[in-house]
Parts: sequence; C-alpha cells; structure tokens
Amino acid sequence: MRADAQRNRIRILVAAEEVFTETGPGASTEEVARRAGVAIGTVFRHFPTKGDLLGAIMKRLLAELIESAGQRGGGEGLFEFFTELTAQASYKRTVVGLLESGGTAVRLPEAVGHLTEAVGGLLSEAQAAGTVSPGVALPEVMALLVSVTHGAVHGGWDAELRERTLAVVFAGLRPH
Amino acid sequence: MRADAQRNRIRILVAAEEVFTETGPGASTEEVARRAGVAIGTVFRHFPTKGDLLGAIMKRLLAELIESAGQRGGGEGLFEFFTELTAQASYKRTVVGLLESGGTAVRLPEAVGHLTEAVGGLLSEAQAAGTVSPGVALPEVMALLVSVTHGAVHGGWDAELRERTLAVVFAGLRPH
DNA sequence: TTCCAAAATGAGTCTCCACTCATTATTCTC
DNA sequence: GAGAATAATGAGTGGAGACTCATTTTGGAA
Repeated sequence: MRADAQRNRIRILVAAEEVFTETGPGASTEEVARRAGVAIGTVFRHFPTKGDLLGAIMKRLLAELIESAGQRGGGEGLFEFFTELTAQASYKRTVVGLLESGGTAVRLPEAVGHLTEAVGGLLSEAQAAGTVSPGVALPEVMALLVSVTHGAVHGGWDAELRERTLAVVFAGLRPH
Repeated sequence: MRADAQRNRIRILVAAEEVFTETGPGASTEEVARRAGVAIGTVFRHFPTKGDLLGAIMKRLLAELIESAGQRGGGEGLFEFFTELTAQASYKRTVVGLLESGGTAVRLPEAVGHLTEAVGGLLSEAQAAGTVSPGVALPEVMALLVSVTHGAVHGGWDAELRERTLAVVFAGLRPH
C-alpha cells in the first residue's frame, strides 16, 4: 500500500472512532471525512460501504471490551465489567448500537459471540465464588448488560443514577 | 369540522397507531397515509409535522399506560405493571421511543411526568407493603423500566428471556 | 339545486446522505 | 527524472422521506 494511503486509512479510522463514539452510528460519512481532513471519496475507497467503516472500528472497540472482560475474574469480575461498560457507554454510543443489533448490522456476529463467551466466563466464576445466584443464566445477563448500557447512553444517566440502577441489578444477581 | 375531515382524522390516527406500533417512530408518513387510504397531503393537513402525529398517538398510548398503572396497587402492583409494559413493548415500539426521549421529541413532558407519578405511587405502595426495599428510589425504577422495555423491544426477547430478565430485576427490587 | 368554503389530492420541492467516477495529484519503480 | 500505477479529489447521482401548494373534489348552508 502506498504511504499516503496508509496514512489516510489511519486518519479515517481515528476520525471515525471519534465521530461515531460521539454521535452514534447515525453520524454521516461526510463528517468522518471532514474530521479526517480527507475527501469523501477517499473514505469510500478505503471502506466501500458505511457498514465496512463501522465494522472496522467496532472490531477494535469490541476487542477492547473482550480483553477487558478477559482480564477480570473472581467473585466481583462480572460486576466490575458491568460497571465499566455502563460508565464507558456514555461516550461510546457505537458499541451499544452494535451490541443491540447482535452484530448483524455490521456482520460481526462472531466478535459479539466472543464477548458473550467472555461474559459467560465471568458469570461462571462469579457463580463459583458464590457472588451470583446459581439460578441466573447467561442470556438474561447479556440482556441486562445491553439494556442498562443502552439506557445509560440514551438517557444520559449521571453517575449517581448509574450507580443506583446498577445497585438494583447487582442485588438481583446476588444470591438471596 | 366537516364530516369527511372527521372521518379521515380518525382513519389517520388508527393507521398511525398501527404503523408506528409495528415499525417504530422511524416509519414514514407516506406509509401512514397509504394505510389510512388517504393522500399524504391530508395527513399533513391534520398534523402539520410528523412530530404532531407522533405526539397525538403517544398521548393516547401514554394515557392507557397511566390508567393501567393507576388501576394497580398493593405489594405487587409495581411488578405487575413492569411485566405488562415489557410484554406490550414487543408490539408497541413507539411508546418506548417516547419514554426514552423523556417526551421531548414530541413535546409531551407533562404526560411522561404523569406516568412517572403513577409509577411513583406504585413504588410507595409496594414499599409500604414491604415487597420493595426501602432503599430503592423512583429514578432508578424509571431507568430500569425504560431500559428493560427498550431491550425487550429492540432485542426481540421471547417470553422466557423476558421472564428471566424481569426475575433478576424484581429480585433486586425486593428486600434482601 | 346552487355555490363556496373546507378538504383532499399527489406531483413536486427541499434536504440529507450514501455512494460513484472522471479528473487531478502523488508515490514508487527503474 | 520519466512513466506507470496507485490514490485523492469533490462535484454529481440516486433514493428516501418530510413537507408544500396549485388544482380538483366534496359537504353542507341557503
């Protein structure tokens, strides 16, 4: 790949992550191009469709999440991850949009699958440690993760509301 | 108002409720007109903007919800209402969209306020009956209501997932 | 029945956005 | 440095959807 092409590809990815992270997946490609200091044609040369562009940055964001989940563990790992995701969501609208669609929108079902697996690992560990009720299964944990994260993003919850809402969810997950 | 105008206004409202309920607020005005058997200009004569149309049907749907909340009570009223809303959400995408925006999208903040009040009443009753922990406050209940309802709609949860997810939330609300 | 104000019609405008492509510019190879 | 290949440019296309308005139709008062 030519040097300028390589440079621009990176600029576009950086700009796209910024823009989609701020505005959500609805942001226009034009805005990404402007932010990258590049003509719109250049964006489409590197990423033939908007979905491809979204997919590229999603892959990165998801990988980060999966790694974060993988590094946690023990009785509190699941709770920590949940809290982290909710807090980040307020400035990472894109991830949420992706998770909601199950990855089909940008054809990343396998990446979403990996995240589900990672969360499943955290759940098992927490249940083994006795911090999460054995009656709880992965689907509802993912459902809550996505719902609450989306709620936090869309509703613009402040730190206190986030904490209070998570407190209820966590109390529901713990054995009683 | 002339007889045909009155007839058409009703047709439009019925069609709009159907269309927005199925497809969500993103549905086109054109589709509403088609479903109502009316030209698009007629829709705009009755409701100058799409927001006005949305607002009109939202008002009806919200009123239904508020009434449903008002008819419930006792220790389980809040749980019942929560369950009802989540179940209905799967075919009432619109309400969810409205609730998320706090009513600002269609300028119905007072209606949303009334719903919040009604839920507040249910919460107080439940806490008085000892079925909800006294540490729980209205904001996080509304936050959970909106999040889980949205999740159910957007994620297309089946009855079982809905039940399992609500079980976790309810366990979190009950005293422990 | 007549007549006109109210209402309905739907092709047309406007705006936004994803995506294209002929032209111009930049890199790289020899 | 010349030439070819690769990339960048940005005006242009097409489609979707909200909204308009000149024209036609309809309801109902006199």
